[in-house]
Amino acid sequence: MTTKINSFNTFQSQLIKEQKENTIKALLKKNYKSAQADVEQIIALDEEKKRIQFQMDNALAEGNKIAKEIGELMKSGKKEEAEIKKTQTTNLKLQSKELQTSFETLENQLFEVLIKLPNLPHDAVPEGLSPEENVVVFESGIAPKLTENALPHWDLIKKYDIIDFELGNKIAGAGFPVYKGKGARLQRALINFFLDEATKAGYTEIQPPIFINKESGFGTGQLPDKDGQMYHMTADDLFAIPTAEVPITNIYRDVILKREELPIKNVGYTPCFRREAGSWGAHVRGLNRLHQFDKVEIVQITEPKDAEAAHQSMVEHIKSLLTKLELPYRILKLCGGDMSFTAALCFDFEVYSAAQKRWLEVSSASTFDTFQANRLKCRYKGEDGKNHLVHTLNGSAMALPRIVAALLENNQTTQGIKLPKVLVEYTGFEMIT
RNA sequence: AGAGAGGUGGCAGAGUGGUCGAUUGCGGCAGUCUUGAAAACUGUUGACUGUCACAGGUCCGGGGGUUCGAAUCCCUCCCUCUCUACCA
Repeated sequence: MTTKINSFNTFQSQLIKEQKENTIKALLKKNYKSAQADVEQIIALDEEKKRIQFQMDNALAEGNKIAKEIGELMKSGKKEEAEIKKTQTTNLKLQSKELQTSFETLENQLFEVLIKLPNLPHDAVPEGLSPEENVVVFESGIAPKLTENALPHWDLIKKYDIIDFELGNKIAGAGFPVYKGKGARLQRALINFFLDEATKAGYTEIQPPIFINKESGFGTGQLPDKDGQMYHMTADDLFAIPTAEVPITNIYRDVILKREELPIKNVGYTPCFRREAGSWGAHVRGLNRLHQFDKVEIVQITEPKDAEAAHQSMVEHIKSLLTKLELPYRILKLCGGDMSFTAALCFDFEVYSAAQKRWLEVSSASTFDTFQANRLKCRYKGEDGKNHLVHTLNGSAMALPRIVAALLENNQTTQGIKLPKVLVEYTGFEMIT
């Protein structure tokens, strides 16, 4: 881990040093309060680290030189001279050991500060601290007019007996629903539909592990930031994934890609697990928030110059899915304060769930610039023959539960729930009755 | 889970205390030859750090130790393979 921390430190501090004022401004935009102080500290620590490193390297170089000389003396049989040389090293060893200790201390201190910094938002990211300040950039579809006795999805699932929360509660706990009959079939249909659409769009299907180790959690930025949000299996020190982004992106941890391999486009279906500690209340009834849910995730890895276009193509892909599902939706550009720790620019997709009369987030498509790549140490060999960090991106395409909620609520009729055409070939039925 | 073997550069595979960051082969890149390709031949080819650039430093699964000096010896953790046991 030493060299890993080291290069992480170097890259980050260099960037911060070169763009000091911009960095502070960007951090503040993301509501990172101690931006000024932290940036100052990083620069100071980095300089001190370099100073110590210079001394340490010199001491080590001297030691290497003497060791080499001793070797030569031994070879030529000059034992006594060699013995004398040996005594010269005692002090040097102490010295370099001390320097190494302070070097490592500095390195760790620097790491501790750097690791707390969120990704820097793009210029295009709106200022703002709360969800109210997100900007609606696109709207599509019209909310259906429901009859007065229209039911929210948590009643519909009982009426048609397709999702059972009590049963899940018995087996696991709250937030672990059991899907039954046509409910289960609908899940499978949606997963297959989403996977097929992504495949058609050029994504390669991946089935990753759904448990990850610490290194992977660090690589995509869930650790140490979101420690408490993941289920942790202490016996084996593994975490249940909160999203397929983690294992699928970590495929490329410690990898140097060839330019021809880019862009990489992967898609994977996995269940996702989130503890959602302390975030329960009336607004998260039914399928609105769960501990376990299904999601199909798309991930791209690109050269920096292609990232923006890739981001746009992901947005278009997600739009097409919602259109095919005939759901009214809108796209929000998240403001600095509402973006995740790791994102540089993020669009949220929300569908309108007509009985709840609420917008529900069903997808978010983010670009991370080099933030994840730096942690992952994922690089590519550029035209200049040098290694550069890649850009990573991902988006949900899509998360199922809220899609299901909206489908159920918006499409309820007196005869039952009528599914959108595109799903019929996957479900084998048109109506949930 | 028990027993054994092993983890070295993109891959294969040497090296068991001293100019080893590492022989060699394959692959990759550049060139010669060729109408072109193949073959053959020649050269080149790890990462991180550091510097204006050199120099220098670190890395042979991770961590620690012995030594003037470790890929090589010791301790420890992790992982892989084979056999046995168990089992979707």
